[in-house]
Amino acid sequence: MQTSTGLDRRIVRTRDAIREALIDLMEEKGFEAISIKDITDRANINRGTFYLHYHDKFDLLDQTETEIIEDMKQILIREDSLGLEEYMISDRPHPIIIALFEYIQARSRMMHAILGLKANPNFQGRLKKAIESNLYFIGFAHHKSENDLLVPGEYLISYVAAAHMGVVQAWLNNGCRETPREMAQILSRLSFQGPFKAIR
Amino acid sequence: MQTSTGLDRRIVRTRDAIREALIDLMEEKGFEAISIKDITDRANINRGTFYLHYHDKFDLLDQTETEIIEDMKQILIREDSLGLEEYMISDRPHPIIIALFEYIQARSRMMHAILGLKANPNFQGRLKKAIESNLYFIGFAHHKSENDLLVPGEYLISYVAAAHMGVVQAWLNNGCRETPREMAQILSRLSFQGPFKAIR
DNA sequence: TTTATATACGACACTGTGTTGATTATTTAT
DNA sequence: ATAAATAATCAACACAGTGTCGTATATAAA
Repeated sequence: MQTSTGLDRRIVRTRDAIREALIDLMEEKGFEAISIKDITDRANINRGTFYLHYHDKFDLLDQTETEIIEDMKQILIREDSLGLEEYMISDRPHPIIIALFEYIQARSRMMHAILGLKANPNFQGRLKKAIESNLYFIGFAHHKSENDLLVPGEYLISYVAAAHMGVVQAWLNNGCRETPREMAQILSRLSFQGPFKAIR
Repeated sequence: MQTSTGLDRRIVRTRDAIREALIDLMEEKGFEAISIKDITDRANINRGTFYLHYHDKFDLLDQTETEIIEDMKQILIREDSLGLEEYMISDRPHPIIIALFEYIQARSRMMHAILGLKANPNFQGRLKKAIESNLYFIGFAHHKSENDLLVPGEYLISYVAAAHMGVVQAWLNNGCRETPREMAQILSRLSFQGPFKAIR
């Protein structure tokens, strides 16, 4: 029956190999150009074996993405957040943002493949949604009525969510040269003080 | 006799039909799921005819994207721009931004298809690059040395470019309810005053 | 009209897909 | 160590989509 770890080791090995192959190939030729045979050749498994684990390549990508999103949600919960005003006044970056950058750095190859120009835009949309709902959660434009806002809350949220994702993408493209703390610092300053204020 | 366009009318009709079909299908099932037969069925042309105009569906998308990018560059040139400081002080949106929103609205179906979640991420990257190089051009983080900046100029640019694209996407998802001027106003406030300042 | 050429049509070889049944290899549990 | 369970392999299948022909037809431009 099942072992204490839950999964047959053959399954773990195969899925790991498939995932690694997917990352490689996404960086090389982009998701759309990948065939199942590409994946199974690279992973050194039989083509039919792929279908024992995933319905098609979209299913594979989807499961991979879901795991990442879930990981990130865990980070948001673990670091018991908030204290937004403190961090707004001080020039210190928020620990949650640091933790997220650390997570991204630890899986930078995967994140670059999945967020980059050759990726499937699906994940970008899912991640942006996750960021947006978190911004709502911490009350970013929530407890204020629309009248108190200089712009519609909806666009405020979209602006910040997209901006943060853009900075993450730029960081990944640069090979993650800055530390997670430095990146969190950069994001904090840009959002708290405003991009144009960041010039002088 | 009317050769002002230089193109046989059959060619124009066919390419228009192909392009319309592409937009329809991208909204329906996403670029990746589209087959040539899907396009030619929808466009009511023979499948072979497609290959008289485009090498494959990527070529079709690429040409379409290029035209849009070129159009936008023309707008950036036409409106002889700048006067950045004026608009920074006053609460008036910049005419270039208004013109760009007007262009997007006039082709909202196409833009939504090409910028949306089911699109190919390629265009998003190209447009972001165009925005970035324009930000460099207007001296957004250019004539200042890195020491004068609160954050690396590179990330400042990425932040603003991605943020603006995110707002455009949100606007398209909402069906372009706000006017181009209103949207330009929103973007100006968010970038000049900073997203967090936009709360109170 | 005449001429040029864009499009339609059917056929071709080719690649990739998703599935199946039988066989082999490996892991887990006893 | 051994038996039972099951994951992986392999070959084969029908099917869909691709890109490219040659030839015939339709339509635009002169």
